[in-house]
Amino acid sequence: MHVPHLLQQRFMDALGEFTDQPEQYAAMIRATSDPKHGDYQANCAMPLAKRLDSGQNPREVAAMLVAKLKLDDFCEPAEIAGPGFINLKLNDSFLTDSLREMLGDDRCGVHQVQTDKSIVIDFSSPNVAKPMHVGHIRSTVIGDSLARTLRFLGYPVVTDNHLGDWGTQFGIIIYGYKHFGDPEVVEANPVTELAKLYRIVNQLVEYRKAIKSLPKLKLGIEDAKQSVSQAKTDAQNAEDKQLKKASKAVAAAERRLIVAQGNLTSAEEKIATVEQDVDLGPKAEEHRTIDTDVLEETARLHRGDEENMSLWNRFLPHCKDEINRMYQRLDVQFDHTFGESFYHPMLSKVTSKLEELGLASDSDGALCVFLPEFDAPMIIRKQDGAYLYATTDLATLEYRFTEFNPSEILYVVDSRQSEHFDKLFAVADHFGLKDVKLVHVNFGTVLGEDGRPMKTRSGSLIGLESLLNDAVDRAKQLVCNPERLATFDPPMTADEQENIAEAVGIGAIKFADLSHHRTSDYRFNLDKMVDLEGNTSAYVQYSYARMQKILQNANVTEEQVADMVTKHGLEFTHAAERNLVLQLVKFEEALTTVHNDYAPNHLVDYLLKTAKAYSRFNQCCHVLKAETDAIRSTRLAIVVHCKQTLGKGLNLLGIDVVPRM
RNA sequence: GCGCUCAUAGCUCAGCUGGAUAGAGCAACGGACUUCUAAUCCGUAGGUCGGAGGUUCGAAUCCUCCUGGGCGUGCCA
Repeated sequence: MHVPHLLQQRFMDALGEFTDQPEQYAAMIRATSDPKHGDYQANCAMPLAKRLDSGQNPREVAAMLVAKLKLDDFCEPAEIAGPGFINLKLNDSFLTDSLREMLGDDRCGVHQVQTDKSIVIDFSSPNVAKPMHVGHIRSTVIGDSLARTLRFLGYPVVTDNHLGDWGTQFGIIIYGYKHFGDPEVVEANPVTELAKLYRIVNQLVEYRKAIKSLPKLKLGIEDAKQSVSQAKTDAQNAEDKQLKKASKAVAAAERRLIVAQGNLTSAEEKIATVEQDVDLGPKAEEHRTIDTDVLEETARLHRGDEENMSLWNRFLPHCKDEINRMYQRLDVQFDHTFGESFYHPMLSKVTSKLEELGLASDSDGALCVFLPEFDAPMIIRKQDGAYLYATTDLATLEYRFTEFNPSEILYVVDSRQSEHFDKLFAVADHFGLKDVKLVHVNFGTVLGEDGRPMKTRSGSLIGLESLLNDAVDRAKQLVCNPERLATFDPPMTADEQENIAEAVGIGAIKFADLSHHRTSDYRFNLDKMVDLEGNTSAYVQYSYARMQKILQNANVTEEQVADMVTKHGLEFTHAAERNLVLQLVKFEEALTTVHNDYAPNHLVDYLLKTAKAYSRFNQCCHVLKAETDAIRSTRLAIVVHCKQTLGKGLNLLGIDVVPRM
């Protein structure tokens, strides 16, 4: 059920006489912003009047158009308002018919797209062997939601977790295993032990990097200090007009100084932490070239070194186990988890093909693709012969193109990589990979409450698992407090409580993330997310539970409700009923908008609006005490279908519902 | 330096290919519980949409410039 499409078809028929581009004008149909203007509005009369150049004003054009329109089978007579808006209101009978049709439909009235072409979605893509952190939330949650939504719309969706399983982090683990590892301990408890080795070596590498960066950081501070004093001198000499500008420059310079000092402090802290540690201190002393040695272990792996390959083969499954635990908890699945290593054998073919095509050329010993629209080239082979992620991405792209017959390939990746994708897509174009829509579904950064990228006090990224635990704990505190629990009959078991806390806690994090437009940065505030009031998942989940309870109290099955509707009919007796049904009819619109913008926040918005419309309905339209059978069955039908829609909508966001809370 | 991106209510954020009086939540204030769970609902107050021009019948939305953030910028991913 997509009312704008329905209206557009009718407008197309009527517009034929006025223009040879009826699609363009028919597309100008919107839901109204204010119910007093009806349900939908067509805004095409104004631009059309201008285009016709016949001297008629927009209202006259609107009137002529309305005269041609055939809408009386599902709309009230159209009204012309303001400068030439055509306001449309759906018949009540159309809405009740729609409700009847959608009742008990597990597609909630949403059309199924018919296509053989797939949509490939590349998302999550963490580096294995590193613990997952807050930065992985967005790609995982947005990608999963898009996959669920597009699949529900009917597209064959192929999800691929492009794991970082071939990079430096394996050099780190291999180095750690060789120098600090105890084979027996690792064998007994691989997941935690490998994570421990990663942490130790990574800390030592960071330590070396910090030491090396000190001179530069100190220099940076001197520079910053100089700019501050320069700016201050300028400010003193400035005329009145320039004074404001000059004092701003002082403030800016001072901010830069603070940042530079912060960088130095954190480097010094890193160094001090290692040196003061009884275990790490001596290790740091012993492994003075660890930063380059780690890279050498990685290079050895890439060259096919037997020992490193066998270690890699041994470690990889354990690393995957670790991240799979997280996916299980988040309820995220992938069709494929090829990972970078899968493409390793194809890389030399990619580079030679690019050379043959004359796209790649040597520059300072590196193989580069120069693109006219970019300053910097895309480097596909380093001086030392190693390949880069650009090379892997090209191989991946070619593989997906030939293997999956895609109409679209979506990359759910951080905005910071947009230049990389711009280049990648440009090269793909030259490479002959046309007829596929390549989209960088970029997203912003998760910020802490201070507006800075979210970090722990020590400067490291916050672990994903602890974040989830915190959210679930908080959800449990709020949802399962003794005062509330006392009101439930039968009482909640410990299992049920755990279940609810998990659904509400994890749901809160996903919902909060998805509620922001993906391209914006947002501030992570656990208290607000898990709060039971406001625009939260709990609000929607709670609405669902309330509906469930009504059906339980009514003691009817959904099939019985359908029978009641057949027997007693449907009739609206309250504005809240009509509003809610109208809102429910718009489900497909919300989903297609998600597809058009690759932005799940439209679905979130839809669910909040729907839950709100339900709360209003719930306030003034008592179901069980309804005066007549017709009213009662209408309201029961609304409850059944609203429950179905909210449940489905949350499911498409990857969020669970619970029968009561 | 160059490139990308952002700036909307006290706070956190929406605002769909330009459309009617710019919305929601939180916070503030005032109401509504003999309840199908008040984890709710209704109302009030709160905005020169960073600034200045331009295009248009019409601009938060498109273009230019300015201011101020964030990010990226040849061998990491």
